Amino acid sequence: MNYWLFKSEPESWSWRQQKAKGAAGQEWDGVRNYQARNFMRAMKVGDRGFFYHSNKERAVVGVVEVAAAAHPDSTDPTGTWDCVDIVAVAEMPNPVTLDMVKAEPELAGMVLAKNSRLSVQPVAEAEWRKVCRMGGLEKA
DNA sequence: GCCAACGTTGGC
DNA sequence: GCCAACGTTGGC
Repeated sequence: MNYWLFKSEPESWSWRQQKAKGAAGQEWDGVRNYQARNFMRAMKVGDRGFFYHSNKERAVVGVVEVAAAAHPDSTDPTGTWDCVDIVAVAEMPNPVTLDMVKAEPELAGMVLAKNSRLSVQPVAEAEWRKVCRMGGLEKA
């Protein structure tokens, strides 16, 4: 199983909205970046991901699961872009902020800390476990 | 609100 | 194929 991070501006799509979707899942559409697209193409059903709020909040707020592998983005008429479907599976008891990530030496290698502009990113297993622990999730 | 970082576009 | 110009993202 692989781990990922999905970044969203809460103003356009928030964790609250994702949770409200429940098991119905949500197309992670609107991504227009080749690197991000390629990561989504590499995802498998059952992979886990962090749900990160960018801009004002800047924190990992929840955990999601990939519910459908990459398929054409229904909002893209050109057929260039793909997306996966995700469902909310757990909420961080304590959101892990970007500041916390940057202050933690074990997380110095996280893409989140190094490349702030990439909206879909891979997360190493050790990083995954560390962030879960910091957020108050024993396992996710 | 500003600006740095990054990706994309288009002229040559 | 290079690179300057431009647009966008997101942290500060």
